Amino acid sequence: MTSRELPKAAVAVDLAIFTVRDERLHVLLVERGKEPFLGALALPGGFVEPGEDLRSAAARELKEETGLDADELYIEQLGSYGAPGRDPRGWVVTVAYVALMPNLPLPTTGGDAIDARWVSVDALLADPSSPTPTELAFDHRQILVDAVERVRSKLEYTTLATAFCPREFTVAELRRVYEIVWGQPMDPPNFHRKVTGIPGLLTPTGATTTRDGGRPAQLYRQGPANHLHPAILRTS
Amino acid sequence: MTSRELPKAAVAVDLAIFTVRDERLHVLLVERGKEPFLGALALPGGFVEPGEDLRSAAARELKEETGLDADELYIEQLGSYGAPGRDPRGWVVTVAYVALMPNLPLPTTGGDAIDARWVSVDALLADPSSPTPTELAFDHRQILVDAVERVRSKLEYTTLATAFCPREFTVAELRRVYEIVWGQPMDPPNFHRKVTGIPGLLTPTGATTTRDGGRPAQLYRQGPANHLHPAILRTS
DNA sequence: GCAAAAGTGTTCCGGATACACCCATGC
DNA sequence: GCATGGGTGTATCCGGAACACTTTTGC
Repeated sequence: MTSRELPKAAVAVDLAIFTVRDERLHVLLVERGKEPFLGALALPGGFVEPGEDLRSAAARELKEETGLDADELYIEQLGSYGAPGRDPRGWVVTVAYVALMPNLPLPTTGGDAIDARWVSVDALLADPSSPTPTELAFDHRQILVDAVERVRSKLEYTTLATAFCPREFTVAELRRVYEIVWGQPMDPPNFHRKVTGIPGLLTPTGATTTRDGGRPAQLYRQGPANHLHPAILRTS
Repeated sequence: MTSRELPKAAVAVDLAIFTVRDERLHVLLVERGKEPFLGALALPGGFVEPGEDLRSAAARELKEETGLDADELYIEQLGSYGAPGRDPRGWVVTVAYVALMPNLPLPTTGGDAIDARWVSVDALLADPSSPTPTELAFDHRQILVDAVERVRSKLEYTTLATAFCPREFTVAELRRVYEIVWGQPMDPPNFHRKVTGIPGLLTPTGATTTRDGGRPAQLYRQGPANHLHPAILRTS
């Protein structure tokens, strides 16, 4: 069998880039500038080039859409979506990636000026029977639902929550990430004891801050650990 | 943009089909009958047809290789692999799936007679510096490594271990699945108490068996639950 | 002083562990 | 009886949940 006999598909990557801002989990969406789904909101993404690794393609799209380098933030493969008819242009298989970043200004807003915006995940995924449910292009709603669940579950047993925090952060700021992503309050004293007791999660800087009011809080950086022992579990 | 302007790749599915037999975790491998990697062992798989869903393609390959229907066993997407050069025929992106099945005879051995065989995962993934490390075609060794880790971790918080068991099984047989997949012994009394206390995991049949010797053991079927509360955690 | 947020102490409880012990079969 | 594996009882330990309380700042 030679390769020219094989049926072939276009291969795309789509990115679900999350951040926490304004006390809500947000995802980065772009307004499509061309058909199909012209004008609709979509996950940023694009086609993979021949000779390009899937992850490299995701990193390239990330750079194009946000100006950020992939090695500056967390990125992982979510899964592939290839249902027939998911793209009216033909057979397109997309590989979805999840990326997490702190609440930074997006550098490209002054550069390539792609019309990318942060959208609240809660608002976006609220009941589809609402008066004006925001429609996403392609099957991006399903990808987003899967991506959100991936992020929520990964907070349980990995140090991923720190990817939402600035380089130096307090325990309370980390706690708010959990509360916002999971949509449930955490007991501050127990959370503090727990995360400061997980080896490798937090590296103390020695500095303190009062930016959140009240008694000065210790500032930490992300520690060397990638997994949580013990895990931080959702009660639900 | 029209679809004929897009660069295109062949899309394949590969299956890591696991079972537990002879006190070892085994994976189903086929001997390749054509180039590339003629004669080498590989995960069963094949190319996706246009208009075919990825999961359907995986189910079709499963049927072709084992004679089993996908709705008879557990199957889930593992991830996609698209590194340049991973297939010497050209640009091929593969979507890997993981499937789990009890230790059944493979129906096709009398039918299409594809040369599929069960291979011990431990032996296959043993140190690559061994005198005769079994080479797998393409990047199937990496896919297998990822698949094994997926299975191991999923046993912790899902009811997946029952997918390795026959339709009716004892608590001890379920325990042996955990011991074999994780490679660590479990305390029989505590394991028994734990799994019989997890709601929805086990449905008693009322029947007993002495097939494992000793006192008759209760026989169970898989219960309605998909997730374990509480989880069964590896100690390592 | 007062409010607010950080952080500590303490109690309670459920689940995990370790292991002694009993049960029901085949031989 | 004896061996074998199934299953129960029980004491202990550890981590999580709840919440009272102290600390340190801004105002």
